[in-house]
Amino acid sequence: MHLLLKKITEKITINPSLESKIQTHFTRIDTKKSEQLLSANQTAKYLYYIEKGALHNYYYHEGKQVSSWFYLEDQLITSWYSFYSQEPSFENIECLEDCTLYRISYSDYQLLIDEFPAFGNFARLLSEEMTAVLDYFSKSWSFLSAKEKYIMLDEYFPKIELRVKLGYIASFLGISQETLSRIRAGK
Amino acid sequence: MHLLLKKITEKITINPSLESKIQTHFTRIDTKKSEQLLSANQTAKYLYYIEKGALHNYYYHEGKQVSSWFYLEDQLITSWYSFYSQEPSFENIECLEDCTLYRISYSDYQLLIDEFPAFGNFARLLSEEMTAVLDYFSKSWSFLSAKEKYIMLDEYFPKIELRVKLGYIASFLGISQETLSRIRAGK
DNA sequence: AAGATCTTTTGATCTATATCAAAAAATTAT
DNA sequence: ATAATTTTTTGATATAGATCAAAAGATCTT
Repeated sequence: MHLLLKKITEKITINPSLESKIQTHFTRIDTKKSEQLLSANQTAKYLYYIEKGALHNYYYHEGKQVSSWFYLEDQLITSWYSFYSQEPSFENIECLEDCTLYRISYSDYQLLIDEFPAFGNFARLLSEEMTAVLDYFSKSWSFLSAKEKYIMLDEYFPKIELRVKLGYIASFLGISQETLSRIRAGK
Repeated sequence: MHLLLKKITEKITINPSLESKIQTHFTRIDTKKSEQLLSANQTAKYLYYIEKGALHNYYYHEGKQVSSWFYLEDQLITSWYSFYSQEPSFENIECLEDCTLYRISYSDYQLLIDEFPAFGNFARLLSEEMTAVLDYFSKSWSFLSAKEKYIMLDEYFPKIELRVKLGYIASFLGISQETLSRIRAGK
């Protein structure tokens, strides 16, 4: 919980009353590798803070799993489209390792926003940051070759190759597993 | 100005005092086709509301212009990455037609957010909507063929083919102009 | 209206990466 | 440890879409 509070105070100042409400509304959950936190067609009910572990969201394309993003320690994860719009998600959220998470429900999130302008600012800054990341990412990656994408990977997800299997990374990069294998072999 | 106020009241309730501040801080500008509102390496100072006209943001890749998004009537446009982070932009903003715009500066935007919680909510909902659009878009487009992308275009930018030249659309879709020409000819 | 310039189309060829198939290596279970 | 399963690598072949070049069609300019 301490790390989550620290994460929030990077963006806003928290008074004691808000701090205690955050402690009430975020609840800790411990998960095992390959546990699924959200399935496609469900509406994302929770926003999660990752204290420990790694997760990804993925969807199916022609029967195959495609990783759409990886999330590591000290990050917030949900299906952004679904959480913000409260429409059914097109993607799944899955733990890639055993995780320690803190989650808040959509309704409690709205409650904190209504009650604490500072928390509203946190929520705004969080989605502004997400917009900026997605904006920058989608534009800077679209013209890269398979090899260039692989080289860029570490800037977004440090050491991810050591934590998740090749097929997930290849699907994230939008290339086949065989091509990624050949790139790694330097061919 | 009436249409801008209507746009904002889709998301929040405006009291008279906020209304008058919005009228003060958004200023009308009329631009000509091919006028440039932002250049790469500048930091985005303004957020624009489009009352009339069409714009795009674009960047250069290997010497060629690449459109990264199109914006039409009743939408808000800026370089999201740059406006939110106040870091230099990697893209340009250009008018594709003569436009009627209303713009607010970054500092006035922050001022309205600080002074009016309702406006803070507007700003939050706007970036949540941008996050949702970018999230959904980047995932749903990445595995489409050139032809499928062209078919999807109209859902995002109705009738855009009638308003901007082929090369811009091809660059947005990430395909060559020749390929798009062949797709249109049904080959 | 004629010429100049810009935009789109068509044809021929090339290439990065996909796909299919099978071997090798690594991991997990008994 | 050995077998079973999963993951990664390697080889051979196919293909969507790129690139290059030039013709055709539009749109501006004087």
